[in-house]
Amino acid sequence: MTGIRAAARKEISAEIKRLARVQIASKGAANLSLREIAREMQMASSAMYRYFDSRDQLLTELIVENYDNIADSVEKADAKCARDDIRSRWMAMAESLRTWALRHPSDYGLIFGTPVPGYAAPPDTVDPGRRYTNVLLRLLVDAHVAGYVATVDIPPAKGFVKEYKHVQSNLGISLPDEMLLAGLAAWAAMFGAISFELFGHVDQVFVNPGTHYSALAHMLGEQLLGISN
Amino acid sequence: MTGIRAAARKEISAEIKRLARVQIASKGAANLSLREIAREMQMASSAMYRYFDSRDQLLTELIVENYDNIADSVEKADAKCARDDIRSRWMAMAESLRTWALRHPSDYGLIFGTPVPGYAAPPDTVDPGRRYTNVLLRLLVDAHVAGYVATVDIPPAKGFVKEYKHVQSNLGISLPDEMLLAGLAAWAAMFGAISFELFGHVDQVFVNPGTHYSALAHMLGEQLLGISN
DNA sequence: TGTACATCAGTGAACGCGCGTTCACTGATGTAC
DNA sequence: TGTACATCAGTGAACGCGCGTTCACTGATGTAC
Repeated sequence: MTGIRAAARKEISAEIKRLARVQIASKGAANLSLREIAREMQMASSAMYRYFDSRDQLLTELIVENYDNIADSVEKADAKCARDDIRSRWMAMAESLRTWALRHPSDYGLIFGTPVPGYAAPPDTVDPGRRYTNVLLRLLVDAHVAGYVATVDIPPAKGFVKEYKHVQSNLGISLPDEMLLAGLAAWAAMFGAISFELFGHVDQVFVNPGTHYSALAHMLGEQLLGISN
Repeated sequence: MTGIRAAARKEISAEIKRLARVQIASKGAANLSLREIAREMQMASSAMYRYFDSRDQLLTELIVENYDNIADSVEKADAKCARDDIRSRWMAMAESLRTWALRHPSDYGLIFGTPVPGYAAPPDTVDPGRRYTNVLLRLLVDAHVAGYVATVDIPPAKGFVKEYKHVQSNLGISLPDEMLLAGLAAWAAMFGAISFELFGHVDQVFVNPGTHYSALAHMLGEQLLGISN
């Protein structure tokens, strides 16, 4: 039976991470302290090194988990809708983003706020960091295939077409420039709105930020799916 | 002559702030250290307290300066355009935001990133924090007065009209809901795009983020100023 | 099933650092008469 | 213009903390025969 140790290991790792999240929420990722976690767990500080190679590795694992959690949340919201009901899928995705962020504000901050100083995100964080964007990309592709055309203006700028060819190949998709621009704009608007709200920049502006956010999401959806053939 | 001391005071204060910015850029605001600044200036750490009451007060002054700087930059860009050339003003403002952010990435991070843990922004930071938004608000009002109508969809939601009445009174302006929604959406999209770029979330997406950003700004402007009477 | 050995969790001391802030003090600059 | 006094910049020691990481070690769990 290898179970007892393995189970204990999992439990203790989880508890370390839990306490780390509490600490990050109250004092910020930059002040995450292994010694303080150890103190709270009534263990020697050196014991932490049986579970994580270093403070940075703990941070990395938390970041990866956060990316996974937000992706799970967005995917679940999307999956609840009929595949061909693009508008509902859009709204579900938009709302799930904000809901997740409000429920886990410091987790959101850890991945979308100022990068932790001196911490270089290792390559392990890149793939999980893509998962949540794939939900949007799939939605855009489905919308395009279903005949929707985004109602936005393509700029007359020189480099634009070329740049957007790069973007498509980088993202591994093929879409009309209008749809791509509208999608990226909507993406930026939602995260911008959520960051403003979470980081306290609109406290004196909105009474119910959620009402504004829903209106924003609705508007972005209409713009994305404006014309359907 | 009271000049010598006063001049020295100004110079030394400025040098402290300069070194503080360098430190924040390399190690993050959370790790800003008065002792390290003192070391670099070859002074006793206690001497810092002749210039700033505390570490937090230094941070506050930096934040206020950043808000002032970004406001100066945006106001200057706006002022270069003919008052009635709303489209140019919009583009100038949009570009100046990103330009400032790219030139002062850590200054941007200090005000728009994750709030510094344990640091409660004092009321002094509220007014300077409003100045840069006023440039946008003035632009929206001018556009409305000039007869522009934003081409966005107002949502059918219940609370929306009421919420937007609050927003107008909070911001001290009077605008059609379409214009307000389009303006807030554009604002969120620009800061979202800039944060994504600065915080490293689109490194694998764009080749020239500036090309995308300009296209985005153009599109947002068209949406904001879509119909003119 | 029982024993010998290897693996692993956890300890506690140590290394070599760091920090913000206070306080009594010195000596130079500035001010009032 | 010269002197007496007040203001202020800067010092250095101290208080009371904090940190990540390493290392040799103990004792329990797990594994192979």
